[in-house]
Amino acid sequence: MDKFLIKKKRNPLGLEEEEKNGVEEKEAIWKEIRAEGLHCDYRILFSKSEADGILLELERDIEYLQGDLAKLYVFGKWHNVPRKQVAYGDAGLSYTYSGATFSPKPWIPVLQRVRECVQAVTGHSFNFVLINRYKDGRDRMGEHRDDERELEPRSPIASVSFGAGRDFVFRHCGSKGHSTPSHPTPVWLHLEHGSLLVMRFPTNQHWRHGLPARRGVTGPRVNLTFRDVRGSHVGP
DNA sequence: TGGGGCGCAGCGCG
DNA sequence: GCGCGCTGCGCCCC
Repeated sequence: MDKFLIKKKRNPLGLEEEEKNGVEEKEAIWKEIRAEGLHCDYRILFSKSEADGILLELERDIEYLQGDLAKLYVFGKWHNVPRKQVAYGDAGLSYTYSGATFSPKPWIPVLQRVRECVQAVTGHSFNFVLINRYKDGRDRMGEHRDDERELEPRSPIASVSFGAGRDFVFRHCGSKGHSTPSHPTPVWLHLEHGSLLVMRFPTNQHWRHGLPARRGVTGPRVNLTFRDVRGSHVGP
């Protein structure tokens, strides 16, 4: 499935005019992001007006976790996460990290629509979406790897962004603490309003990713990361 | 013009 | 997947 995509290079300036609904495979404009063990693809998925509309719906309809459910256990301490989070997905699934377990809320129309677009352009199915809302440039996410034990083996993760553009970094796991010339340098991206980033196997095995603070960013960003979570225990 | 101060950002650590 | 502290750098102002 990793070879599903038809990749075409084009002038990004013509993108909004050429794409009617953002899901035409033949119109796809993918930017390939490659390094040692890093395999990602990036594109604009929604035009500005489409993305504006989706962001409004997300801001209106998404209900984020509050109180203890929004805390995280890291290095022996509980912290409030520096952003808002919630998960939606198929009934019976769950996803855990750093002491926080996400039981998904049922799908709502706006998330179903975005999921269908993502599935159409990637050729992969997703049963779960983790939503992070960064109210401004002070909200952030530290660098981490996603726990692939809870994901379908070798399945990609699709990250869709709405609102303020933010920098995003991949850093090779071996590059912390014991940097040597052989360790790959960090890979920086800018995730734009209406964009899709597909993180493919084996990226998550050797690279951490994070969203650093950016003081100059004043607007909110809502990010949807679609995953295929293992559901072997699902059922009545 | 340049030096110092300040704020932001990168990175290591627990 | 956090927060803190150290450090370096770039920008701004006098």
